[in-house]
Amino acid sequence: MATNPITKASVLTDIMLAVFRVNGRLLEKGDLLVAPLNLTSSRWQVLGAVALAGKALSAPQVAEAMGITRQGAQKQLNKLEEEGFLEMLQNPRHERSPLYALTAQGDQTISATMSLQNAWANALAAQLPLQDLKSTLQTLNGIYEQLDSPVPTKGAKT
Amino acid sequence: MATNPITKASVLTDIMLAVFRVNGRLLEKGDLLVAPLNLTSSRWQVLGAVALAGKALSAPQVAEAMGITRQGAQKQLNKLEEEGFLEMLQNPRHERSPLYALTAQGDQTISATMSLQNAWANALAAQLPLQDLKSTLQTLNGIYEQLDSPVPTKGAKT
DNA sequence: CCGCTAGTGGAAACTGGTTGTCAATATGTG
DNA sequence: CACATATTGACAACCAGTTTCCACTAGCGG
Repeated sequence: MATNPITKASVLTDIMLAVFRVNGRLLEKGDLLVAPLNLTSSRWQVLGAVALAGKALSAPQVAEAMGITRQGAQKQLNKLEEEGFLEMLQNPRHERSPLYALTAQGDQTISATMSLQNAWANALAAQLPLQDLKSTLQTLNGIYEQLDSPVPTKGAKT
Repeated sequence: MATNPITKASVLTDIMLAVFRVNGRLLEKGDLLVAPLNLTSSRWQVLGAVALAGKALSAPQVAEAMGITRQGAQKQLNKLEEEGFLEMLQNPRHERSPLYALTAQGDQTISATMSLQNAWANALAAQLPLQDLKSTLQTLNGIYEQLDSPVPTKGAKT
């Protein structure tokens, strides 16, 4: 540590750890944010996926949109339906596979989350320069892409 | 949306989503990385905490170091001990609370993870400019701090 | 029309984390 | 020393997600 060469790898490793911490904190704060609406972060995310689609979705479509498994999405959908945020519509394409649509309560709730989220993001972003945020977003996306395709030059050489 | 004002809040929201995605991918790839060593990402993290400390730790100390709850850490410690990566030492300070130390196998395994992690980070970071990585780390840490203290105008003491 | 395959939901077991409770051990204060 | 309080481990229930298996449905090719 005395001679401290700050390598790209070491900074990236620190970024990884920072991502873990920020991720955890984000979920934690997100839970608090929507708790008054009787939601959790994950239920919020499912509801948001349906709202964003602007139409009724089947369970596999929600899973696809969220990047989780079909069964994981199904669990949340079942609960959300039970609690009145979503309603099941007959699916003309598949009789055993209903479509999930926002109820009036669901619609109202998702609107509320949006204004909460907006206020939250504004408060958080206030202290941070726009340019930093932009470049961070870009770098994170770059990292994500690298993670997606980690073997560009398998046996190939320079 | 026609006139597209890129606000700080909107960029920050995108960063949040990026953090979620990167976090997921990181865990996924991390699992793959250490699977040959009979570890998972979380077990790796626990083992790493003990290794980093350089001495035997109690369960609450591990939890503290990892930022998870005492019980969560305990679960992993029990498994790690069962599988021979850690051994329990008598704690002179507390007779019911053992200290966990790396076994030879544990030490060997954590060394292996380090070289794997290093190679991985090097490969990932190769495509990314050092300056971008540095500023991203700094911004993420800034966001983390903002998340930690969302009410800066509160206690101006200490 | 029949049968095969792909898509779909449900249930169960598992991972990794949380909270809560309880009992036992440490610690500090009178 | 004695007692109140804080740590700690064990256990159980729960949340959020995964994988796996089973059964039913849709759709396509013979």
